Amino acid sequence: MARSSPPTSNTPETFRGTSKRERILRAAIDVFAQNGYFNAKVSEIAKGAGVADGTIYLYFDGKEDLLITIFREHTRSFLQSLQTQLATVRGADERLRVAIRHHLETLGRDRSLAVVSQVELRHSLKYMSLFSQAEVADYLNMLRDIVVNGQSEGTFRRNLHPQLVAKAIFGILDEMTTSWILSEKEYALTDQAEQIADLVLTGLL
Amino acid sequence: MARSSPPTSNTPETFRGTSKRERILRAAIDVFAQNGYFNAKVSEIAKGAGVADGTIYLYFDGKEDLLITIFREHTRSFLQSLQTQLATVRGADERLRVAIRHHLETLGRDRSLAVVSQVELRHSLKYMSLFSQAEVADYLNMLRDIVVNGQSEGTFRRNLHPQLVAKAIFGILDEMTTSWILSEKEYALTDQAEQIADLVLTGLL
Amino acid sequence: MARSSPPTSNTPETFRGTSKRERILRAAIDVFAQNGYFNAKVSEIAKGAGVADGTIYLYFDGKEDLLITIFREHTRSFLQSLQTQLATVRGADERLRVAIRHHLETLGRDRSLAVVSQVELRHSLKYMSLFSQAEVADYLNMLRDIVVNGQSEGTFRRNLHPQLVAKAIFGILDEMTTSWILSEKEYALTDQAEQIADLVLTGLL
Amino acid sequence: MARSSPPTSNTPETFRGTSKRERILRAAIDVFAQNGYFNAKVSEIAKGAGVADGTIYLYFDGKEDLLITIFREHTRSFLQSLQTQLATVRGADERLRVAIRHHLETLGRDRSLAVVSQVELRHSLKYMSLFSQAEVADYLNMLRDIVVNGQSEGTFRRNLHPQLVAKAIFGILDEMTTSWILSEKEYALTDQAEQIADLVLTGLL
DNA sequence: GATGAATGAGGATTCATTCAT
DNA sequence: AATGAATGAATCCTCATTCAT
Repeated sequence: MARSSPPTSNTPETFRGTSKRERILRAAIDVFAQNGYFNAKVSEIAKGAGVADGTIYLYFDGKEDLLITIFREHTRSFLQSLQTQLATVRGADERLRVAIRHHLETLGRDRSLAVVSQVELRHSLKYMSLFSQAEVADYLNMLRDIVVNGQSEGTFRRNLHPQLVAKAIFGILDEMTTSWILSEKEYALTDQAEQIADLVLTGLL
Repeated sequence: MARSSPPTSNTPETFRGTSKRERILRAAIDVFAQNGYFNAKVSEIAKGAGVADGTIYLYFDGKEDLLITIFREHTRSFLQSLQTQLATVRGADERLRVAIRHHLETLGRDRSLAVVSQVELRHSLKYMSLFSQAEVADYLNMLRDIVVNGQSEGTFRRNLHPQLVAKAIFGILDEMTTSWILSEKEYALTDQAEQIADLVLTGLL
Repeated sequence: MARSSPPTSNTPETFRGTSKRERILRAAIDVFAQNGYFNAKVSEIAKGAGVADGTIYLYFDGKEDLLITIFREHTRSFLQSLQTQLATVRGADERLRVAIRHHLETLGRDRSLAVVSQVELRHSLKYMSLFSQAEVADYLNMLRDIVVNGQSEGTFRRNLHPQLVAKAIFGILDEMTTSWILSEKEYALTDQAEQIADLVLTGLL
Repeated sequence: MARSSPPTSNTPETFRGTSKRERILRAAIDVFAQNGYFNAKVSEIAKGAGVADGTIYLYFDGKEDLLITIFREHTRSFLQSLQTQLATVRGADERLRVAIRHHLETLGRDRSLAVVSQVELRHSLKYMSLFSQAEVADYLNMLRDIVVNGQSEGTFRRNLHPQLVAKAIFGILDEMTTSWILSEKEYALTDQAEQIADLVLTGLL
């Protein structure tokens, strides 16, 4: 059932330089962000991608598969680039700053994607479970590892539960992103990276 | 249009000791939590409340009104009890602890309600905007005021933006709640209150 | 089943001087005329009559019975007054003028009633059959008798089928009434009586 | 919004030699005539047309659009054929006979269509207004013009208001048609054409 | 007689998905 | 591979009617 991969085609269909599959995913992100997953019509996505309704089913298993694929692919690429960036940095506190910045930069770059990520992917318990068990867990583990390492190397206090700290950081970043999406003011999400890192590292006192 | 009030009736209908209106709301919370808002059937809610389908429309304007009402009433009561509790406490750090504890206790008490709050109420941008502008904004303001006061009285550092700190705290609590809902392990949400307060107040370093 | 008669009551309930039964019928005429039979709500009629919804069912068998009763009672009274008027007149042509005038006067006096008569009573074949077999048939017979008498007494030509002439006259009056209802101009329906009589009696040539 | 046109298809779908659109309209006429507009179920129409329920919505905007389309298309074609026939005839009286015959022939040919035309299209003031302002007005104008011409050429008396005569003729034809629909006897509607023309032209005297 | 809260049957419409071309 | 016409399941809500008070 779960397909989410292109039909064998070496004819790189182009439409502003992207493959049909890409165009469909992009259109899905935009339509989901615009109308919400449940109110999004497959035919709208097809129109946005410049393909026939039926064509979507050659590349994806259906509406739900679109949402899952969007999530999977973006999270995967997010985690990879995060890993790459972390590999170049020493020191738990600096690594934390990098992670924070990376989160805000990535989501702050594409509002529609952020909307899908912050809103649409969370429309049901089923979805949240699904995601929190896989990719999100990986992300939380990466954050937790930073904390664990910080504690080992003596940079961070040892009396905080690393898993809890990881969730806390994720929660902060998540809320900042959601708040940014909902804000009527235009501002760069990344600008908050330093204050957040400062708060997490030093605390209020 | 928005009704959300009972037909004039002073016959306190009972069914496990609650009015029809209460029973409908309770059933709605459970069904929304179980199936998600979009997949919840009004007829299921009616069955759960032990009333006819049409009866729901005597008390509410429709499915959407149920969701909105659940949110409104619970947030209102949440904010009131928070205010009451804060009134008895001096010291910004202690007030913060109270707020954190109150948040976790309230949501940790009723899993279905927490699911509705964490998941169903966020199923679309429209909803999130709606809510974040009203009651949620009030809540954030209360948190922010604690920070502002803490800074005035010298308890808290002055180089953190209070609004950002408020959002960060909300984000942490929010994530803890969501994580608790999704967890397969059984644990008391409140147990995390101290660690969270500790992190926020003292930081990682 | 078919009730359409008041519950035994000698307490002449008053509301602007009319009995509950009258008020309900009047409200029904107005609401039917305003919204059409199918879109008319029984609760609207009740409100218009100043009674509770359920009260209507003490006097009538239901929504349909209201419509039927309106028709029956008004047609009956119409036919009676027509008979009374005809009794005083001699000469087929003069009797015809009287009938024409009476039709236009009666309907031209109460627009809501006219709307119910011209529009709502004709919303289905079933209704039209029902009515055309009873009261409407009586009316057509009265018109036909005028023609027959006119032919017997030598006033009218004999080579026209009386039944057809009766229907034709009815058709003309009916169309004039409908046209009057739909007209945006304000004019007295009765004003057309002479022209109509002239046309029917003398013809176009 | 108002669609009433086929999805682009040049595959002339056949089912007893007619397109889907035609079959739907035909089924609608029959079902409306059988049960009345309000009691007609869209699913019945679909079944009658041999298509799925949803297919109707590819060709029409809904139940109401079906009724309107039936009216529009049949009236249009009626008016065109009338015009064609009138073009070949001289003399106001003869033209009038042609119009009368055409009206009765057209409706007398298809009982279901006549039922829809005489009954269902008149189920509410709104509809009657709608129709009486457009196509019906055109028809009345054609009849009026015949009268006006007859008066100009000296064939018809000048002391009758042409508009009133037009309405009267329409009323007669309308009533004859309704009466024919409701009649339990089988007879050809057209057979009454001569008597009607005779009455209108010569009058009763 | 009067009330009006409660009932629950009933149906138009949408839209994800299929499949013949 | 691509199309898009066709499908038909699925559900919210209305409102005539009932009946306990």
